[in-house]
Amino acid sequence: MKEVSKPDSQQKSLSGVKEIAKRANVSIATVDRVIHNRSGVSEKTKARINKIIEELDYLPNLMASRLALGKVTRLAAIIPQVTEESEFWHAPLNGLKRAEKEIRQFGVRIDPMLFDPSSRSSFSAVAKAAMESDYDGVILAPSFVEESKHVLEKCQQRGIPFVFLDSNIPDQSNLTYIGPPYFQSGYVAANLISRLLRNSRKLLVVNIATESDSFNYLQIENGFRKYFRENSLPSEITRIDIRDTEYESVARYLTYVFMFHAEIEAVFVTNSQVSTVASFLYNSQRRHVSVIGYDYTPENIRYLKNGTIDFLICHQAEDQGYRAAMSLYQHLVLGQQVPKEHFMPIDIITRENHEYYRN
Amino acid sequence: MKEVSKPDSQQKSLSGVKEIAKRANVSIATVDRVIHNRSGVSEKTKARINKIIEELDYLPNLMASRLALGKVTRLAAIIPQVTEESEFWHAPLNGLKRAEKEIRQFGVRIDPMLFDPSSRSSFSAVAKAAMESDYDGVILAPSFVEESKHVLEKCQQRGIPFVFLDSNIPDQSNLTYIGPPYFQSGYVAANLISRLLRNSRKLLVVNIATESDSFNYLQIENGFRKYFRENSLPSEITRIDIRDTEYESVARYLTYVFMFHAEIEAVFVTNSQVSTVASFLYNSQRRHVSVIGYDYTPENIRYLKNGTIDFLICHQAEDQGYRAAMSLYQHLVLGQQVPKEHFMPIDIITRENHEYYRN
DNA sequence: CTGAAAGCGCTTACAG
DNA sequence: CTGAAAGCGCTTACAG
Repeated sequence: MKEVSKPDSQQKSLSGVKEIAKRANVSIATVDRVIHNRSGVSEKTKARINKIIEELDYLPNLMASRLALGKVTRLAAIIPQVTEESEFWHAPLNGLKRAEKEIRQFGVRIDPMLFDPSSRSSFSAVAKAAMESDYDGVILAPSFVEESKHVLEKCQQRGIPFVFLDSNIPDQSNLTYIGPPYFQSGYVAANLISRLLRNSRKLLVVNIATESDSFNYLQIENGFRKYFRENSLPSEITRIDIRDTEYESVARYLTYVFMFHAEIEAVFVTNSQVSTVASFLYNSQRRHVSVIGYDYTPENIRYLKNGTIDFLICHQAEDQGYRAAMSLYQHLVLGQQVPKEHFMPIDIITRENHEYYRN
Repeated sequence: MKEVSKPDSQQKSLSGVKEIAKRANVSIATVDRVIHNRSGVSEKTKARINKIIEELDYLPNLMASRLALGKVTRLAAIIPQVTEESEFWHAPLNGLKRAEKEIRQFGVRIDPMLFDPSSRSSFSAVAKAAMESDYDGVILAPSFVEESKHVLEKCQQRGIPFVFLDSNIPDQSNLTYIGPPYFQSGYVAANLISRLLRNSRKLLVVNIATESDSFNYLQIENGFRKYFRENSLPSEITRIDIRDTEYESVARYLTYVFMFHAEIEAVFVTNSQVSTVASFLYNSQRRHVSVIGYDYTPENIRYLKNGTIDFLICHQAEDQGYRAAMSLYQHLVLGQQVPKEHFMPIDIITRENHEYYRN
């Protein structure tokens, strides 16, 4: 297998393409063609070159490649804007920015395109704008399912890869899903809440959301119920839906519920709106009621710190944004394989450990 | 402020150094000298160039720079080898490998240099070897304090930056510390265990370790005790030290302890040896005793799954290795500022959420 | 104190 | 189907 090296003026092993070119007795242009599977190379030389690439275990120098290409890869991130009720999205946006900082040296740019999460039409408008601007990759929080499918069809047609962030639409040809394992997350919530039940074993599940379609909370609730079923825990679960995030509305609903179910010991809020519920309980002197909810938002942390909220479950929101961007980078720039789903861990945050949590 | 652009043949804005050179009426070599603060430039032109750099908000192209330099940056990672009793180190090693994969395209290489964590002399030998090989940066798990100080003195003399991994030595001129906030971690452990106490409120703290100096467990215990003090919880804390990690020895000790303290309700093991204790409790049919300990090792997960261990506290061991390497990369290659300490989050792992944990 | 020129490894018109 | 040459932005001897 050892080859006899021709007496060369320079013993120094040439680098990548040059070395390959020399060994194959072709020019580096031809080598380049083979490496990138471009047409215009005879099968014979192609095979020869590929064999040498194998032998040399050649990996192209990414820096040199990007430098020569001088190409800019543009990613659109279609996610909710940060408002009082969507504080959650602060973190993924930061993650996207962190990713951009890291990969902009490779010519990757990320444009956040923010929509109003309580408005279907706003989503459509933003998505349309994104499609018109011809991005190389798309990151999408598919809050509105039908509207999302529209966008994604276009992406598919044009061969633009897209990734789902924080919420999934099954059976789409997305590059990957970056987000929580919602079902199991609800299961964890149930386990935590069951640790807090004492006497009546009555608990309340609250879903607070406006317009979005996102069925995350359904999965959460399924996981939640599964836990109680599996462990055959004698508990009474009341469940309410509130289609309004305003404090006044929520308080009205809850007052009503507690009127009829005064013995409720614990409340599970299926999303980041938990601070509104905590606020109600705090204001109405119901300090004995345990509370579990989602996400590391300033308001939630406030009520975690003052003891109203017992546990927050978090899914590393910042990292979700970061990884969504990095997945596209891996795919588009590095040409690497990306796993079809990347589930975030289910983190349990308490008053004691929240200080060191990196959301 | 607007400058009148001279009528140029090419309107195209030149890139980085060239553009600066043109504006300053010097060659790019001079610009390069200024950028890197190398000597041999008159104060006058230096000032002129610096001003232009400011104006242009110039950031050097890292890819081009590394490509031209062709330099390899070598990092030594002096950490414990992975044995049955130091399974923990599997994860940081993986993190180091992940980091290398990411930054080897910038010419960074990482050599793991593994020592036997139960042997002071092994540590010394490995550290010595590392010093002889003249690395550009050092990652160190300072299991043995005095011996570590030796190494670090040499690093300082030669201006080689070093970072502490998983355990800290205060007052050293380390670039950064990557590891858990041990004190607060003990505090969290106390909170968790207090949730598990029922009647006797007697609990046992066990430290199992062989030769290493690492005083992590002292901090952990301090945090642990602080919690009980602060919350004035009426509890009886027994504490034992076992200087041997073998199952037989541990079992002997524990048998003895439980003889005199049969009412112990919960055990807190201050490190990853918790599976040994869990094994003892499991084997001796003490399934009612709650157990808390550290780290996501296969053995620990086994006992978490079968319900013997109630909580594992983990500090993202894989990420610790990754971040240690990335800190040196940021410092040596990117010339960026690195925070003096990077504390890992205190993660609470249960039977319900362990499956999605990324250690 | 300063500059012209070659080179890092890859890519891309362009010419054949 | 193939190659020579220029260029990406930065660095580095070398010469002055």
